[in-house]
Amino acid sequence: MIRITKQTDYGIVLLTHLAGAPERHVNAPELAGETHLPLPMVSKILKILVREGLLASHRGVKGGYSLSRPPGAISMAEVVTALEGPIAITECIDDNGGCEHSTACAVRGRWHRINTALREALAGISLAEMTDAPRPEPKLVTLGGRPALAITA
Amino acid sequence: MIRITKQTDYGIVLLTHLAGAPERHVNAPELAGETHLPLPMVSKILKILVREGLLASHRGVKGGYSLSRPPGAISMAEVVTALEGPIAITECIDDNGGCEHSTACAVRGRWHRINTALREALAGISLAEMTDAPRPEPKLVTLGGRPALAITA
DNA sequence: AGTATACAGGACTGACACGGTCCTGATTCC
DNA sequence: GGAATCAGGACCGTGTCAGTCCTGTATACT
Ligand code: FES
Ligand code: FES
Repeated sequence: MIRITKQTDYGIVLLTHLAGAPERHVNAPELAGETHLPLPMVSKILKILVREGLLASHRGVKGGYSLSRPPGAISMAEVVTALEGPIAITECIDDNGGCEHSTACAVRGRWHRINTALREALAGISLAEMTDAPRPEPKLVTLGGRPALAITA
Repeated sequence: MIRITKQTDYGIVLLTHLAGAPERHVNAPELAGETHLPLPMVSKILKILVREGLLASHRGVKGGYSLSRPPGAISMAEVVTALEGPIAITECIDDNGGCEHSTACAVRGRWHRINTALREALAGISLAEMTDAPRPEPKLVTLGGRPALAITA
């Protein structure tokens, strides 16, 4: 199914929620309550996001978390990378020789086209864009038509 | 890591291999040998691809598999869909109400932007493009630059 | 100073999907 | 008729993921 993990899913929900009211310190239980996500999971994810530099934390009483940067300056690619590691749909990251089949593989090196396509897709969406909900969903289902994507390489 | 399953990985290798010499009937053991993949897995995957209409099979002695269409007319999106089901990076396919958190979820409906971006990326690459290796890899690593992807909706 | 609050960083566990194997039919060519 | 080959399952071990919990450390308030 090419799924992201629930960690990442939750992480994005949390970040999106925080993006709605930046400059506000929120603690873990509060955040869990507002997003209806299990507290331990929320806590775990927040710690990761702090370590990866996407969130700033403040300890002690009245402590909490807040975005380390404005929502517009955080891309989905960063978020996913922080929570899942390098963005690559296949085993063979890049065109290095880390793959066991490398010598005999027909698609060797071809894959990163798809990988970069995905990377760029994620890099093109900022956290802010996940929050603002002005447009009323202009019927965007267009699968099957000519792809609007120009893969440079 | 946002990985595709090995099934799909193998499947693409197999299809790519077949695309190299279309109009040729190849049987499973032969194909497994040429791609250096485990035979039972190859067999399993080939069956799926036949059922999904991407391959044509021919039984009996001198039987085998061949592409059902020219390589240029098969997109990666089809292949992945055949082997993994609907292409969606998240649980909540489309904007239906199939999600448990739907009512309280901040990113509700936002996700399919990313989903469609991925879909279009995969739809834009044909099987033929995975095979022909004329260009010598024009240094395509450009992550970090302005995304070249225009998400229409 | 002392205490309550909240983050930091792990270790730990059950459930489940995935990778891989194998067996029993159906179909075609020689 | 017999051999080769595909068709369609059932089956199982393993690894990863979702989720929990425990111990330590830093901060604010009294
Ligand atoms: S499977 Fe790794 S190089 Fe092809
Ligand atoms: S998690 Fe399903 S709608 Fe948001």
